[in-house]
Amino acid sequence: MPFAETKVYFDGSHYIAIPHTTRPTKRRPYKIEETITVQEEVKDSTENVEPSISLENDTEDIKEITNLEEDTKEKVIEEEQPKKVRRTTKKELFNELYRKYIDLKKNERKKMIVKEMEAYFESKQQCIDFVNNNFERKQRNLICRRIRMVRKANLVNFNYFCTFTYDDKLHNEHTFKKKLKTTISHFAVRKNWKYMGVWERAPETKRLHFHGLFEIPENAMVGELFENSDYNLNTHRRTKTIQNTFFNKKFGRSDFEKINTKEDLNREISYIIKYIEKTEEKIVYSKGLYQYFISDILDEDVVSRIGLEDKKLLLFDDFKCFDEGEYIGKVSLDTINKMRKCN
DNA sequence: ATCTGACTAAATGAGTATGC
DNA sequence: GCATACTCATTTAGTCAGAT
Repeated sequence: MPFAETKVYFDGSHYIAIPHTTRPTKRRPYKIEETITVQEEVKDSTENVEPSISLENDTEDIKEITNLEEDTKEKVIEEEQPKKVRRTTKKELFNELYRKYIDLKKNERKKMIVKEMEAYFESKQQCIDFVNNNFERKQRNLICRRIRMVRKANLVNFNYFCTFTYDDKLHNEHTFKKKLKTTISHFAVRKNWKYMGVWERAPETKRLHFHGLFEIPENAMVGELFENSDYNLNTHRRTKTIQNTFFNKKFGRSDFEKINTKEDLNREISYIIKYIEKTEEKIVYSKGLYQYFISDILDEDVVSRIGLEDKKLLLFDDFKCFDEGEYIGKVSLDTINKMRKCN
């Protein structure tokens, strides 16, 4: 077999195989982060309540940190002020500030972070370098997440774009999030649903909801879908939506929009990408989403060599899939389902 | 049904190399 | 100087068994 056990992904229009390689260079061990001591303005009881989403406390937090900044200089390294002080690392502090100033333009954001972190460095230049490096790190990480998400999305067959939110009579934000998470992850295991999505807040109401792409296999739907005619307050029009009895009953409100075309899907994918880029929220993935499937590839199925140093193989649209030399079939979603997967 | 804690799969993060 | 892609390390978060 010319190319055994390649990793194959779909870029939206072509299949691309990556023959196995090993890393030529040695890795350096991760460096251990030096801890620093940060002065904390009194108690921060809000922090434990909802750690993942805390956009609305911004103004308060800014105040806290600016207070902190005035008198940090003398206690950069050693602490001993039981309550008001916490130990952290420069990187963690950077991450907090990076999130805090998420709405600023890049340069403004850098400036503010440098301003607030300068005290922990020997010179301003060192701080600037640190901040620049960490911006690069954040950017790289974001790109990684984006690529992974697109590859995963391209290897499944999403058929619904769903939105779930809750009724106050049934849930609070916390129970809603928790329950929905377990519900859909159960469906992933028990009914083979696949999904990827994000937690968001409606801009006006701040109400938490979940937006996601779902692959719901035939006969694996729960409840009943029904058409609902609604008056939309934003557009001042009656809009028809498809809702689901199971989710409505359990959470309050659901919306099942059928994905019919590739364009629909691409629009939704780029929506989610934009959203994670803007907010740094994480993507919620179901189990069973992979970036690659593993197949042996024949010479005759390779169109050309592409990518960095021509390491990747561009494949014909109907190339043949082999698992450990055993022919599985020409590529199709069906065939892919039978192949081994990896990330 | 819900919790707890050990286990582990999968996601994110990091380091490096390269391209445009 | 930013964007991309690859591999591998670390962290996070599902999962499952057992107890209540």
